[in-house]
Amino acid sequence: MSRTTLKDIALELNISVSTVSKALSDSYEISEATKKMVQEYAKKHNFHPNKLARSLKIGKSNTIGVIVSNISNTFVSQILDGIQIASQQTVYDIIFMQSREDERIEKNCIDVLKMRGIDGLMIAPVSFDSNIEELKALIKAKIPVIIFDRINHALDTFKVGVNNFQGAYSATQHLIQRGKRRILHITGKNLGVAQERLNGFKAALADAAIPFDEKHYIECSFNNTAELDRTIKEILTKEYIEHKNIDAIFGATDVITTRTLGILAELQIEVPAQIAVIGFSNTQIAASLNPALSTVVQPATEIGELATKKLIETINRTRPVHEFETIELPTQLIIRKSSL
Amino acid sequence: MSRTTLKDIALELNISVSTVSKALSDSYEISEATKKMVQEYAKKHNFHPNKLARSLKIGKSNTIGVIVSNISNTFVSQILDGIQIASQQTVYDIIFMQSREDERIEKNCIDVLKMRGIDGLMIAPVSFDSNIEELKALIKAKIPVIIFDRINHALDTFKVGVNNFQGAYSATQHLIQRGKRRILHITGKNLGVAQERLNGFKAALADAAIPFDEKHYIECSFNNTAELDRTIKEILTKEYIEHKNIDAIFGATDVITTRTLGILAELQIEVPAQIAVIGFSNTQIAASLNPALSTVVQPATEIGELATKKLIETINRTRPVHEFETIELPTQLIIRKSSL
DNA sequence: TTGTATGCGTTATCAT
DNA sequence: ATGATAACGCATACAA
Repeated sequence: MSRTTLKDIALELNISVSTVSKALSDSYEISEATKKMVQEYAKKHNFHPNKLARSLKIGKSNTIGVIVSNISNTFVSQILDGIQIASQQTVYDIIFMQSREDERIEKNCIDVLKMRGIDGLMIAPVSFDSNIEELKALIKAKIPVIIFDRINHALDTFKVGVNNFQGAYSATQHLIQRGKRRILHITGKNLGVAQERLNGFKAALADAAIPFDEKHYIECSFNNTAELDRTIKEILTKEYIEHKNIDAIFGATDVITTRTLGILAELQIEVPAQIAVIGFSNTQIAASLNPALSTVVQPATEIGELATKKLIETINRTRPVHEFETIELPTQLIIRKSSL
Repeated sequence: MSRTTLKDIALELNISVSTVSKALSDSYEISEATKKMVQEYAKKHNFHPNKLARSLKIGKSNTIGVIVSNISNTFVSQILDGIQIASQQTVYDIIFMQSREDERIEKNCIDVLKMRGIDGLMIAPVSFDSNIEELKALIKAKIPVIIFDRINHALDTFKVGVNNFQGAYSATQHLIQRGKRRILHITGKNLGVAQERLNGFKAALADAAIPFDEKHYIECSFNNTAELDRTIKEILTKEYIEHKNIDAIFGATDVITTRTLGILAELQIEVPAQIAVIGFSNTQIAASLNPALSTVVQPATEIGELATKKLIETINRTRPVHEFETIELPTQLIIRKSSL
């Protein structure tokens, strides 16, 4: 047995398809008696309108596309949570796709979503200008696009993310206040947010009259765990074990910071006694680490919710928008044992 | 400007819609010259067929629905990764939804997916009989359903998960081999896989002639972190600090085990010197914990890939299947410092 | 080799 | 208050 359609109901009740359709949408044209009959029959037979046909007809899919780099990242999945929470209050439902940090896959995601007739797109782009032409084309085709998280993207549109400068600044400032002056900043290669975090790091040093030392800044490829581990071990061995030239570490991402903690434990370097650690991180495990990890927490759920609201607002606007806003939410500094 | 359609192309090139359609699908009926012309035009104008219209016409959406409890769980997101990897080799694309451990939301997910005309469904059900009638109805409507992870569900269909008994058995056995005899098993309330893990735990004890002690078994509500923390603290205080009646802990889930480690650190109980710890866990952070956490790892990606392959196989089968298989993949025991 | 006509399930316009 | 008809974009049986 296949799925129930309007036609099935019409045939069964000896009325026309259009009457059924109108009855189900509670039209004023239909008598109460007919409405009741149809609605009851539909409920009883577990009728659900075919969204494909409906969308095709009305030229609107009530669907929002979301493209993220990778779901299996705590921060990302928290954002998705926020997106779902926000969309649940609306008629829209969500299709997610993963770009896996690859521009070509990202392009494919955009194409698939276009074919599905999404009414709007939310994207955390792979790089600062990835697929910019495709995104422009979408906007031109009246499909609004919102950028979230990676808000350094070149497209001129609504953007929602965090204030990376401020987050990095306050983390660094905290370490300085704890008396640290030889702070190592470990960040990711090709990480969109890296520049702003580095700027915040440098600004905090400058404000404390601590000169910035090239030796205290290192970029790692953070997709490749083995390489990441090797790079971190190398610099710790050289700069700490040989030269005692590090008294604190500020990690730029979740992965970097937690790996750093693991490696410090392996090298039997005591945290925070020998080296204090703080990182950008959204993992709920931070509090379970030993020592509990101090972190800069990003309001991930809020980013998702806000971006969704903005997008739906834009979709529902009758006239196109030409002035866009970039919202940078504040981060929160949570001090735990690793930096005390 | 709206999206390009077959009609637009036909009008522009002064040929019929069906010629365009056939040319784009590389039909043998169409001359090479026309094909070339049409395909080039389509590429140049960035034409993408409307998936809604196409699905409506051919009665097949090339879409698979996936329902999980919650994406922001490492294990779940790894499964989703596997699903995506497997689907990328095929024409199918994926729509995920979250049930958030709520049967009513789960029902809604099923409805939405039905409306979208999915060709098949993969689900990790909320409980052992949740929405079983809806799932049966789907199968009756020739939409195959595959259960993954929570394979204790009552529906008679293909199931892919892990061998929880064996995983728990080998974790417990390992602790016993390390000389532990007062092993506390902490598990989750309403956790589908809990029973099998408890059975494995008991069997390993029995095989070592260690009597099972009710005091060494505790269920926690693992959605509520505060309550979880309190429960764990309570039992540790009573059974360990007061009675020294624990020398190892076997945690049944990711959250439980990592929280337990955090609490042990807080209570200044040394791991593994005073209490050894091992857990079911898929977090990549396990190795970064201090001490590095021994874990039973579930082949999450493989579960996703296998379930997807099985589903697509079932979709493509011409005749309905009536004999179903439950695949229980083996888990892997990774010993790290926390249990040595 | 190309074109015409029809229908997928819906909604909407226009009769009746 | 109800029904007949057209159209959304596509694929396909059939006609030319």
